[in-house]
Amino acid sequence: MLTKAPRGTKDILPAEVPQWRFFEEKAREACRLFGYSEIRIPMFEHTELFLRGVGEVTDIVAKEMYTFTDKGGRSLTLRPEGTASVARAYLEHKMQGEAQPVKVFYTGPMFRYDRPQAGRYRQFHQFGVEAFGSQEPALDAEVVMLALFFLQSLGLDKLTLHLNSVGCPECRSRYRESLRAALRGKVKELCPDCGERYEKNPLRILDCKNERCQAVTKEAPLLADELCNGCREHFAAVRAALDALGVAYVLNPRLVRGLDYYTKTAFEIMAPGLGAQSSICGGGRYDHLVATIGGPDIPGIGFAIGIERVLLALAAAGSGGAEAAAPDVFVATAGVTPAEALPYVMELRKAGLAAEMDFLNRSLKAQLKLADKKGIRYVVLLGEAELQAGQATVKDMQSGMQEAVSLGGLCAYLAERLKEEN
RNA sequence: GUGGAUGUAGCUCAGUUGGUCAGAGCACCAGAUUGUGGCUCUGGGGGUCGUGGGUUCGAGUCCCAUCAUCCACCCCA
Repeated sequence: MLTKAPRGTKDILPAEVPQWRFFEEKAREACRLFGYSEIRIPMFEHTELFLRGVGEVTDIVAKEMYTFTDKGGRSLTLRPEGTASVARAYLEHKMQGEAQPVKVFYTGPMFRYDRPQAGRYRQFHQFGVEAFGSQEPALDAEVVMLALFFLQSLGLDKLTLHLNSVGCPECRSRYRESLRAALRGKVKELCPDCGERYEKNPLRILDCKNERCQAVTKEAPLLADELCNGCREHFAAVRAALDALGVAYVLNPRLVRGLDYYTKTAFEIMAPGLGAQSSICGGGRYDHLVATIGGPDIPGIGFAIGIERVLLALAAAGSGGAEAAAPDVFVATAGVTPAEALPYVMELRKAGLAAEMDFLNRSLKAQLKLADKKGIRYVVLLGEAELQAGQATVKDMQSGMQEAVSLGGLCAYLAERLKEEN
């Protein structure tokens, strides 16, 4: 146990960090272009925030939260998602007083007590954006575009965008009843899960994968046909905006998001190669979330992208990804101790060169092997003979050529050679 | 939370119906070249066979439990 990370968690090892940095750089760049600023929110919040914000009947809240009591007796919860926290921060810092919309993004770990599976972890990471203070359909389109623009900038194509409108509280509750009415006599034909959903959240019956359930709901009314005028117009405007941008999407009237706060626009982006976890991005509008947690009725829209899943999708797409840059120089020694070599290594570093050396008293041969394995282009050989002559031998590992350089001019010489390289 | 598969060196895997079964390749270290890498050859270190019980004269090899991973469901990123 001591030597194993807890279930559903994992180390991100040095070899994979370049890919994470690649992801984060592209995310920052996309957000800069779209005008979203970074916000850093706490890793845990008052449990109440998620109960109210995400919704008590959602699976996330009902069975997946990491909740604990701190020494002051407070009930706290490791954040299972970011939107509720950002809404809280918006309220707490009175951002309704700033120029609207307020557009922010975040990245970081989220925690859900799920059963782990490929592309699903108990501690996973999300990159998300939120925009508060506007109901403008063009903003919905911008948010969708940001997600697509970013994912494409990573090199992902073959993405599928699913789009739907889940309406507002008024038309949704009206629809909920007409759906219940339509299914009234058929509840027994549904799977056990859907039997429960019939009572608690009948909309979810629509995207049940069970074939029998799908057959039963085939003739059921669709929310898209029962939206109120406001929601219908909004949805039409969002689609028109996306059409004008030339974005391809699938209208999926059965797309129902699992969090209570969603209203109107709901969307999801899928990528191939991830098995059952094909959803890499989920988002939508949440026009009453801020009001739900006790603030003014301020609309918002956002999305969250699962970093692990995107990285898996990139690997599946054969997009090799980034590699760590090799150091510039390896200082090898012969008849000189590591302690004696270190000052010379430091000189190189002070001159801005990434310099490595051996700390295991390896033979010269082994040191060259090491330098080769690390992909280092230049080796500086410090031997007794060189030091006596006030020189070092510089070897170019690519050509095999070597040259004597005076110790005083070493940094300048190497800097020059490295500059030629690129 | 439900169902199924898997778990042998750092990695990928062999290991017959339980009796030299603790192995191979790659990786790592060293030598062949008393101060020089990438190829080749030789040698070496490393595993309580996930863990804990049980059956047996004897168990990676059978049984049970447990943990973990993977797949599907649930749900979601």
